[in-house]
Amino acid sequence: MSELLLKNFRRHVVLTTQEEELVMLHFIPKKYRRRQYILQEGQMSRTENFIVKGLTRTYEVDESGNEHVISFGPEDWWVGDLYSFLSDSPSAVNIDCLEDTEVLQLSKASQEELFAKIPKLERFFRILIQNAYMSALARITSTLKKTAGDRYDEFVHKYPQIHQRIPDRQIASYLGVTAQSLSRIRRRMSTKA
Amino acid sequence: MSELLLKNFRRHVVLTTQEEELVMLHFIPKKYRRRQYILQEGQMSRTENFIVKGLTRTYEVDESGNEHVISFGPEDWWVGDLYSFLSDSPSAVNIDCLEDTEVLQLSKASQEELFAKIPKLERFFRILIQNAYMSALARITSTLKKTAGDRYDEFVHKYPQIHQRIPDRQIASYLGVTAQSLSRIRRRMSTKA
DNA sequence: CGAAAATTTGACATGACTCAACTGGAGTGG
DNA sequence: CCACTCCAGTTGAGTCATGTCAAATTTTCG
Repeated sequence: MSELLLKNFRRHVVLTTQEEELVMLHFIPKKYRRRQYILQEGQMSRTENFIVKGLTRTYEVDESGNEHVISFGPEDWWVGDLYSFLSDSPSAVNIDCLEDTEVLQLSKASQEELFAKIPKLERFFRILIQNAYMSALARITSTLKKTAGDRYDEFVHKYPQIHQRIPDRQIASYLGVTAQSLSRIRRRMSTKA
Repeated sequence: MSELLLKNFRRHVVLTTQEEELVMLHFIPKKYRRRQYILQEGQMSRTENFIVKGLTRTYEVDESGNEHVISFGPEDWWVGDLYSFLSDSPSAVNIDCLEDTEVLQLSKASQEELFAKIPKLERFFRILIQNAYMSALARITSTLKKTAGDRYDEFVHKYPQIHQRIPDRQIASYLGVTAQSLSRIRRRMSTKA
């Protein structure tokens, strides 16, 4: 369980055994069922959430009521609404579970306490945001440069294990096209490629 | 000149006069002409660039040779290719100037020296990236939720001073549509709104 | 001024969306 | 085991928006 989280930390920072124990004390394990919300629009995002098991989906709803998937969160990923978390303002996003999901939650107070006691953790979270930022930029340029079909391919090859667990309609939403369009795109690609 | 940079720092961090002087010593002023490149695809991005005056444009070129604008950089903004800067790999982006532009450049070595001498600067750059990340996320959701016309409106209202200085064809590229489409969108909007 | 770039417009093809119906599989309850 | 429902996925037909190619016009820049 918690070993996965420690491994995640060790990617960017070296912690002593005592420090690791202190870190773990601040994370609260929580279980969610398939279809259950971790965060709903209008709520405050008061925790950073590390996914131990399962799969989440972060999405927003537009004026017409259509859902738009912002990201997926499989095991070993961090999910949450950073904007709401940092600014203490109500979130505009929903996070729900595509599978039964287990998370480890870190509250803001805990995070600040950990920063005070183990300063190198600030570095860890900085790198986390840095990587998230570069992913976001890569997604923007991918949207500008590539067709929906190419981006579907990209998604499948980038997350080979995960895409099988996500219904195509959710991937379509993530790519910014309708499920019907993606279905037709897939058919065209399977005949040509 | 440098006062603008200090003001930029003061938004997120408090520096003593001595610290401010030390910081300024590490920034190298540089001037570029309109149409001149600050960074070209394939080069290493070895500096963080603070724009003192002028306007830059960061873009990538796809396989068909089409340019796709990733971002604009007016006065008081930071531009560069973070990925190349951090990973010491050749950049995929081009940065050129839409106007004669003056920048203050911070090399990686200088940045690290400053981090060592003034640790709170790490905090400053973390916040910079945090904000950039949230902007990138906002752009992604905007692309998913809104039409090109709405995003044009959004752009114009978000950057009222700047959009007048940017040719519409560049804004079209930033929005992910052709210049012709944006022209038609604008016409439709001016008659309806 | 003269050249280059930006914008607009037209005509046409293409691609995506919408609405709707149908298929097939997973899960449920009798 | 079967009938039923629910949901994801597919397919069809029609509509609309956008891209492409091309040309005319206006603006900007050297």
